[in-house]
Amino acid sequence: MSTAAAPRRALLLEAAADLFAARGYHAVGIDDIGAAAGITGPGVYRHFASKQQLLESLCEQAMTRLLVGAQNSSTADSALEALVDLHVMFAVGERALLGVWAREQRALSDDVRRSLRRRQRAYEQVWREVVTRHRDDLTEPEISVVVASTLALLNSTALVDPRVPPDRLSRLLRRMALAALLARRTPALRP
Amino acid sequence: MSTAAAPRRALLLEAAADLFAARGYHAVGIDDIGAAAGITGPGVYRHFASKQQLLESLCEQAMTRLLVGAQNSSTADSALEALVDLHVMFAVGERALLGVWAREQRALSDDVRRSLRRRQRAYEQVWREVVTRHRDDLTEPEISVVVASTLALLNSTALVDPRVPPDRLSRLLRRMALAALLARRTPALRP
DNA sequence: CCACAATGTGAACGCAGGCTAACCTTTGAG
DNA sequence: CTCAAAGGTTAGCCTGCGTTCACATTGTGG
Repeated sequence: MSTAAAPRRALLLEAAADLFAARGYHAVGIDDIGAAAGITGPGVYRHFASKQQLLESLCEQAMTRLLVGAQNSSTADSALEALVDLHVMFAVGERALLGVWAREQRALSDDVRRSLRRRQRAYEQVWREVVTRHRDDLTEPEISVVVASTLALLNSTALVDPRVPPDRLSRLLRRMALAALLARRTPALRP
Repeated sequence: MSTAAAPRRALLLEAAADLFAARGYHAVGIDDIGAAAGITGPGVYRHFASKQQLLESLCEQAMTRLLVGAQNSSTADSALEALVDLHVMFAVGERALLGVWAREQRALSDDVRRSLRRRQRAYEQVWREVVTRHRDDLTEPEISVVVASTLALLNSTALVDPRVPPDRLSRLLRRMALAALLARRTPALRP
């Protein structure tokens, strides 16, 4: 994997991401995180001030990478495909991290969560603007629903059978996301 | 709302569903649940043996209603639309309950969770069989991914702006889900 | 060789929170 | 009228777990 001679701090972040994604923040103990990184529980406090801060670091990291990527993509020629590809790459390449970002924000303290939510709104705002270019048939709140639901579709990878090869998975998700984003009419059934 | 002179047990289930959906199982205290239903914390134990059992009841209830509905729909003429409509109705009409079912199963004890997962697989199996009729271009594991991702799309309602009117929301979700399920080719962009 | 910073350990502290105990009222059947 | 069952309340027990503390160990610059 990605371990080898990694510095302890990185090991801890990776371990925490996996555990939080699998069991949820509250169900994971400090001892579990330490053990997964090769040390005892209290040793974690040599690298992070608290369990909360570990979650913070993960969420901030995910959010920053998504936001920066989106701002670079949004000016591209086919911005919609670029946004989808960015999020798909993240969903397939960093399942645990994206899963934590999507599902464990609730466990953060109020002020950190607020700050993160603000940046998440900025991220979704980029999506909304790009989607709006393709969907003059929708009102503003409807655009919001379409974006949120599509992101939920993509974020679901953390829950999916990990045996499906990454490139197949990416293509599938990409196609489904674009179809959901651009569905102006209910598609016809042809059984 | 739906309160009035409801029996306490039902009030408790409703309160627990709302709280679990909003904050997550572990972040909700027994006192919170009791208070939301008009009694003190320990009073809850007159109606449920434990906090766990409250979560169990909610998940079982959701699972049963989905599974029964799906088995009735699967023989219908246009079974795919029936399945989508069933899940959409649930997602829009019972946001909290579906949210708990989708996101809080992890907090259950091992054996209850196993039993629930078995029934969830049965539910998804109905979906897979119906989807397979429309998608001869996909392998079996790919069908699984398509089904799981589409369900995640529909389950996302719990996170969506509740001010969007239910019928608009339903139509949007229905269209997106069908588009995602039936997307054989990447749709063309027309900006 | 000596400080001392960095990193880890086992033991213990404190507290939140699930649950139990003891007790009180209301209600309805006999 | 009685008395048991149902359903609430307050006070308190007790376990788990995040965190802190005091103490090794190790490597490094002076």
